[in-house]
Amino acid sequence: MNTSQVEQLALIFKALGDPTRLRILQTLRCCSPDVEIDEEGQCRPAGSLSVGEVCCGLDQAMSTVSHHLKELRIAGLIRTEKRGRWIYCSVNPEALEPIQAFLDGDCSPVPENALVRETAAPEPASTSVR
Amino acid sequence: MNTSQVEQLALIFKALGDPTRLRILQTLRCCSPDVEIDEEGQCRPAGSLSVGEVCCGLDQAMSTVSHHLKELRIAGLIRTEKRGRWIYCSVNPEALEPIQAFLDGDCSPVPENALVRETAAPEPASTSVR
DNA sequence: ATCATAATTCGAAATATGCAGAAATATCGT
DNA sequence: ACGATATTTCTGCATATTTCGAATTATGAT
Repeated sequence: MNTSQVEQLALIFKALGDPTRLRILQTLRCCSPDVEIDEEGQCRPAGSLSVGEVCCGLDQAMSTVSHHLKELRIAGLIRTEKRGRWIYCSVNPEALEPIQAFLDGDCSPVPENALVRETAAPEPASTSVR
Repeated sequence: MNTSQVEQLALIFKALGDPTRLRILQTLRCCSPDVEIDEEGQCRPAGSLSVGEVCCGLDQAMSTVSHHLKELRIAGLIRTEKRGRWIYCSVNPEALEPIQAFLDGDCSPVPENALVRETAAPEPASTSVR
């Protein structure tokens, strides 16, 4: 992982590193209707909730929820689509791929300037990855 | 996921949500020798690096690295073991399990007070999870 | 006992974050 | 055009975070 990849991944993790945002995501994943037309004939993207719907599942001001949704959008974790007066949010499943790659142990080129020390401390054994 | 589970997960994500900490983890995962004895006869836990070794792979003050290691330790992402003058750090693979569970879509009981609204906005279709 | 080294803790400065209320913007229905 | 509704943006404030250097603690070597 090069520097910008690390920073990109850190951004995703940071977006997930807040209980409110995590709850928003869970709400979107678990409470979104998977049909496009509800009983009032309203049309919405499949698997999405409006900002207000997300909001009423959480005890927080709408301005706060809106702020967190923006963070999630910037991190690429959700997508939004405006339909008339409502903005519908849905999870972007692709955004979780870098996390999976990280979990699966992406041990490529190694960070900045690896392990090169001039003084002190025992050198790691020569079998180390470098 | 109940409230405390969400908060626990958020803590882990928050710990991962910093480029420096991510680099530390990658250093530990990729640069730790897997043998216990190095060429100088020094003994260390398998798959570990001393704080100084971690530090010299990153352009940051040791006090900073120490601080981040503490955060990672609190989040359960790494373990540390003191041997003489050195403290050896290694990744705790179990800590990543909750993340995997999250990725695999743990859609249990749903957050706080789900989707119960009194006014406004189209109700989600009746097929929704509730 | 003294010294050098490894690491943590402390203190301070700069910056970022979470939150909510008020104002602004956009859209729909009448 | 007007009022109601959905959402964002702005503003202010309290709190948290990142970072470093200096002081401190712990250990091993001489």
